[in-house]
This record gives sequence, C-alpha cells and structure tokens, in this order.
Amino acid sequence: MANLIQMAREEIAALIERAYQSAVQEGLLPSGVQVAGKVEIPKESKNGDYASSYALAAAKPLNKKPRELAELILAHLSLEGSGFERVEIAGPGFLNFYLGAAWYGKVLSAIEREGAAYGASDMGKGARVMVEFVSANPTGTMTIGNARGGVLGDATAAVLERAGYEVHREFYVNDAGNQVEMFARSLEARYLQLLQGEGAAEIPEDGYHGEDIKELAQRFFEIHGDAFLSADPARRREEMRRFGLSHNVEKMKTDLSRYGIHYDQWFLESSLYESGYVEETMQLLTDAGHTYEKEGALWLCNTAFGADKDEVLRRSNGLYTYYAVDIAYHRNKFCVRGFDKVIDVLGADHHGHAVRFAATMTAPELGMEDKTLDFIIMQLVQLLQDGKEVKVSKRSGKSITLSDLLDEISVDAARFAFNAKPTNHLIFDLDIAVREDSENPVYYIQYAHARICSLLTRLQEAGYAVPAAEAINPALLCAPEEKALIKTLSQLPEEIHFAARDYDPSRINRYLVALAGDFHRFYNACRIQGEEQPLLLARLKLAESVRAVLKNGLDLLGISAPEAM
RNA sequence: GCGCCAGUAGCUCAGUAGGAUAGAGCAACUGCCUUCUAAGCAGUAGGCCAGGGGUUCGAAUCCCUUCUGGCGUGCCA
Repeated sequence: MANLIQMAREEIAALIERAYQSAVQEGLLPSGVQVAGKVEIPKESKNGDYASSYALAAAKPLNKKPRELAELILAHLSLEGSGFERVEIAGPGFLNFYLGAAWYGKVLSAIEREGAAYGASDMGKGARVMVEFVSANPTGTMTIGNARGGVLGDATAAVLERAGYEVHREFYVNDAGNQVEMFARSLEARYLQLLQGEGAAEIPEDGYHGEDIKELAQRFFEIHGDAFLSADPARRREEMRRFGLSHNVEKMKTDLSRYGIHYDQWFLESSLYESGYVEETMQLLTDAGHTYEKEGALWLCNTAFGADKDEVLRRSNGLYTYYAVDIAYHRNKFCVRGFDKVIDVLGADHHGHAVRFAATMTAPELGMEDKTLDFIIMQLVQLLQDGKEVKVSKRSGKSITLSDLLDEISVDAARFAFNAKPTNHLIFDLDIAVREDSENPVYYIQYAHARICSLLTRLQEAGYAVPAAEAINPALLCAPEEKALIKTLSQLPEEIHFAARDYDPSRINRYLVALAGDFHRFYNACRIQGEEQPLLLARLKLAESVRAVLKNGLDLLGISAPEAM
C-alpha cells in the first residue's frame, strides 16, 4: 500500500528537519523552533518535482530572511540515500526538489506488486460505514436526480472501500406512511375509473396523477379483472398497495442493476413499524421530556437541540411523520446494526432536513450523540436538451426517468457524466452525453486504454513480453513526457485518499482524464517499436503500468475498460 | 427575514486545507498520419477569479460586506 507521494513528502520534511538541526548544532539557527513547512507539488515541473515552502514559513519565527534561511538549509542538506538527486532554491525562497531515476522505478514496482489493490490504504482501519443512497420513493419511477445520487453514492462507497473501510450499501424503501397511503388511493381511483369510467372516482388532492399510476392500475386489472370492484375498500387498497410497491421496487432494482449499482440491503421502512421500533423510539423521546402535544399532534422540541424549529412526530390523524421514522431508522443504523459511521446521500431539497436532523442527533437519550452521521448533499441536476432546459415535472409526466436515460446513453457515459463534478449544481447536457465521440471525456480515457491494449498486442506479436519492473532501467525513462506520466501514475493512492476523505469521487474522473492525457502525449512523443531493446522494454513496461492504472480507476467508477475501440 | 449551496475563458468545470506567470476539456483558428489506434498530438487566441474591504512575506483559496442565481424554512418525503 505504497503512497509514494506521501512518502516523498515525509522524506523532504525529514531532510529539512535534519538540515535545520545540523545548522542548530553549528549555532547558526536557534533551536527548538517547530515549523510545519508544507511540501507540495508545483504546477510547473520546472519548479521541481516537489517544493517546500519551509523557508518562507520559518523565516519569521527564525528571524531570518526567507532566501537567506533557504541558503542556510540548503548548505546543511544532504540528499545522500534519498530519492532525490537535486535540490535548489527558487523564487522567494522555495526549496525545489528533483526526483532521481530510482524513484520512478519504484512507482512502476508498486503498481506491479499491488495490482488491482494499487491505490488502497488503511485510512478507514476497517471501520464499518453505511452509505445510504438513492432511496427513491417506491411510489414512482426514478428520475435524473436519482441517477446522479446513484452514481455519487456508489462511487463514494467504492472509494471508501479502497480506503480501508468496510462499506455497506443501503437503499431505504419508503414502503409505509402517508405517501404510500396516497399511492394506494391513487391506484384505487385509477382502477375504479378503468372499470366504471372517468367519473367513478377521483384522485386525492395530494395523490399521484402520473401516467405510471394508470399503467399500474391497468396491469392490476389484467391480473385480477374486476375481482376487487366490490371488495372492502380497505382490503382493496391494501392489495393495490402491495401490488404497486412490489412492482415499483422490482423496477428500481432492475434499473439500478443495469446501471451497475448493487446494494447490500434494501431496508424496508415498514419493518421499523413491525418491530415496534418507531413506537419505542417515540416513547424514549416522550419519557425524556423532549416532546409536547399541540393541536392534537405530537411535537419534538427540536429547538432545544439547536434547531430553528420544532418537528411534528405524530400527526393529529395518528400517523407518524417521515421525521419520526427517520429518527428510528438512524437509531437502527447505529444502535441496532452498530455502524461506526453513516453517510446519507441526499438531494439539495433535503438539506434543511439534514441540518435539523443533525440537531436531533444530539439528544442523549437516543444514544447517537457521539456517532458520526455525515450528509452528502448534492445540488439538483439541470437537464439540457437542444441547448434548452428540460423542466422536470412528475405531474406533467414530462420527467425523464433513469431507464429512459439508459435507453439513450451508455452506462459508461452516464456513470462518468454524473460523477464529473462534486456535489454542486450539475448541468447534464443530454446532447453531449449521447455523443460517442471525443466531446465525451469518458471516451478519451477509454481510448487511451484501448490504444495501450492494441500496442501491447502488437509488441507481443513481435516477440516482446512486458518485463518485470526490476528488469528495466528506469533511468532510460527520462523524457519530460515519461517523467510526467510516471508522476501521474504515482498519484492514484493520494487521489483515492482525498476522494475518501472529502467524499468526492469525482476526483477519480479528473485523475483519469489527466492520466489519459499524459499517456497520449507520451505516446505521441516516444515511440516504442523500433527502439533499442532496453528502452523499448522500459517503455513497454510503462505503457502496461498505465493500462493497469487506467483499468484500476475505471473499475473503481464502474466504467468499462475496453480493449478495442 | 433566516439557513444551505454556488458565482473562475464564449460553454462545462478543475484549482489537492494560503504559494511561484490562475489550469483542463469543448467550441474557434493553424499545423501533424507511407512507421505502435488521428476517438490522438502540437500551437494560436480567449481572464478585473461577481464587486468592495480586511488578515500576511503571499489570497481564486481565510474573515467581513454587497450583488446575482438555485434550494430550503409543510401535521410532504
């Protein structure tokens, strides 16, 4: 699990610390001054492979001019036995370090040795983390927003797994409560309309008016005929509810699976009612004195925990609210199932809920006050077609569903496009996503992979096998394009580390674009076939390493790595 | 009103807990295939990092403030 970048950073920090101590010994600098000089990778390689701002940061506490201090450090700095071959002072006092050839060889060795695990770390130390995502209401079809949430959640989970967490992917099925009741009533109305004409029944005011409800009623009719026409309405609705939910949940499972998303668990909201856990949780809050009754409803005194308003837990009609069940659900995640950390991926329209729920979490009686619940709030997706915004409206039936989308564009393109940026506002341009050409960056990456595969085949036919990392001379890989490429290869572990830390898997997309770009530039500048054997073998090894890392990253994102295009 | 997210090239976006001359991709223009995939590469052009203050050696980045946009502030989920 080599993070060669981090190792290089630590090495530089140690080299400077040693130089500082050595200057102290000679009485040139005061002792005991702790300065955390930052080691960074300069934007331009002419400023070194790594640069330390130590002299800039330490100038004041050491009472020296930055440039002067840098000279002093440099004079006491020994690169003997380090991965660096050269260090110099530049600009206002940066210490710029240049890597030696052996370091480049180490990168290729690490990729070879670690294989598909390259980039992994033990950051999570095996902690059990649940990522709950999509959790679309089973009263309808999944939207573009769910498509984004699916990719974001799945990719975040993948990145956390690679970073050493034990990850559990969960879909929360809202198969109980008010919305489901509305769903059943809407279905019932459509069923009755089907049998007795439009005027026979009316969809409830807050019901579901979409075409999908009509279709579901039609299917129900095809199976049961008019058997439920004269049945007890409560029984009829129960039957239709069950039918509708199971149909919709199956559809979601199918669509998500087609999308490459597989859950460890589909958790039923209804199970929280059945186990009495909702009731128990409410009792807990009531016993603790955190609730009050007002106008026939039971309220949670959430302002006592710092929220901006109180929440209704039980409506005056006796039904529990989403909020109440959500408290029970999160208690279940932490206290029953024992997750160390829980991440909820939510749409921006739920951010208010996230803020208020965080307040509720601090109620000590719930047993979650010291637990980690993180929210990934993604801004809404704006859909663009023919350069114009497509208004998403469930009611008008104009919304584009996840399965519509997958009929239009490849899973690879969708997974890439929805992970193209962090959680902020995303503009999804259908016209670009549909295109299978260079306008679509996913093909840029896949093309690099396919190009290398073809290259490897050609060389194999010519009798050259990919050598072991130990067998090549890394000093031969000295062209700027080769060095840049290897440095980018070395960055995957760091990228995964940051992606896991910040819950930002879109870093991997950007990383892969950069890696593909570095490869294409290398490919253009450096030939392989026809070179002297040592150089040919070194470059062959480099190409194979790039292929492996591209595959590695694409796998992480659930995107295919084609061998030919 | 209050809260959350945002404002960087014509468009879509990066900018790795403050670093050196602000970067990609697309679109535009100019070149590069008799040799490993041109779905590629090289180059040109394109910027008051929304505006204004502050913090310091140094700010797109941190603080304050104004403006603009999206979302939230339901006995909806």
